[in-house]
Amino acid sequence: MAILGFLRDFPLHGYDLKNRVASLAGHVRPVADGTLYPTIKKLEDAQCLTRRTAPGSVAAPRHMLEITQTGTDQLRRWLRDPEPGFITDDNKWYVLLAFLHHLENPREQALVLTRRREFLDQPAQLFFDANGTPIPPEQLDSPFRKGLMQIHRSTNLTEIEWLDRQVADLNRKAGYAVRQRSGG
Amino acid sequence: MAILGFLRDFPLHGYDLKNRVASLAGHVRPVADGTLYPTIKKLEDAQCLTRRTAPGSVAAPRHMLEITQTGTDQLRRWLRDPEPGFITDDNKWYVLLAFLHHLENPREQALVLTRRREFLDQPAQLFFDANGTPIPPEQLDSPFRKGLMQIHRSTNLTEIEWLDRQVADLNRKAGYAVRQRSGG
DNA sequence: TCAATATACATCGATCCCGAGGTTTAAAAA
DNA sequence: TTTTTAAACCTCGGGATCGATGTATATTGA
Repeated sequence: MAILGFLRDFPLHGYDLKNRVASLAGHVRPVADGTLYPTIKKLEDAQCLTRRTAPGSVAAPRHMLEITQTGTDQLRRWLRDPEPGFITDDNKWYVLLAFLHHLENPREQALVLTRRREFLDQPAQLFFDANGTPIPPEQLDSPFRKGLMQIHRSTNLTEIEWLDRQVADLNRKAGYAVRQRSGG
Repeated sequence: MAILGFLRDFPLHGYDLKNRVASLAGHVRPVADGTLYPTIKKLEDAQCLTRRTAPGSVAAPRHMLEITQTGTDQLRRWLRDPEPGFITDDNKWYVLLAFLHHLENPREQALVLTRRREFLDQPAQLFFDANGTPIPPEQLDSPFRKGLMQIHRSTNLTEIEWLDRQVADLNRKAGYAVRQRSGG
């Protein structure tokens, strides 16, 4: 998703792509060569991108990659109907968010944000005693577990507030677009 | 790490472990059977845990798992000197944090928190233009990328504050322990 | 009585991903 | 001039993980 998402902005070569993905997921981990290049090849085989060789600006020749219509469609499908992991895994979610603007319909964007919003609404029960009863944060012995739950709650609230503002914005935009189309 | 970490609290059977790991990493993804059971077997082969069959409370018999001294040592090694991914990947970091109290030396705990603190100090450059120049958040076109960077900054600050408080606490504790031992 | 459900464990093939190694090219440094 | 460094790409082996599938057992409910 990140490959097609970045290529949607402008054509890039593999090495550049690698650095951008690593920076985006920077606080996660860089992507390995052994992951990136086979994935590029797979996307090429699937006609999601085209490749043309260009002289390297400083060294070896590079393969400039360009997204195709098929690739754009694929990207939009991934964004419009993301797999569960992209909603529930913070790392994946942030990657999705970085390219959500490529889904051009504000109503569709709002739908994705709403899925995340609903997920964040679920109360987080992280730790349980020997009987399986959830332990509330203030009863935890470990200060690290306490902090973990505090941080989790606080960052969730921050994101929820942002999500609500965005969804409201997008709905206004979608409503406005409808009124425009229907001549209102 | 999560398996041994949970078993360090009290003995558990595989099914229970599965649910606890899924809840801990709840906002990430549940662990698959095909991952959990082979891992348990590997840990058993490595003498990190022992297994004894007990009648199932409601259904099929269960294998109660208990951590061994070898397992405890292994867990502590992982916690004391975590692989880079455990510092830089939020998901992994939170798992580590959930078990850091099993590293009983406050000085060692503080060292791990400091590694995370140093990592969070690095300024996050997430997006670049076609030339490779970093784009500041206020110049981003996509509201989603803007929000991404805002949320990232805000949650980082929250965690940094907490880390600083903890490290200060732990250092006081460590200092106190030294004074105790030296009869001061 | 029979099916459905939840508990509890296990295996297997496919796939994902990493990391190590290796190649080519051009610029910079020695 | 030779070596080193950095850009740029690629492959291969192996380990981690998933998802599908299968087994056994006890409870619930139709």
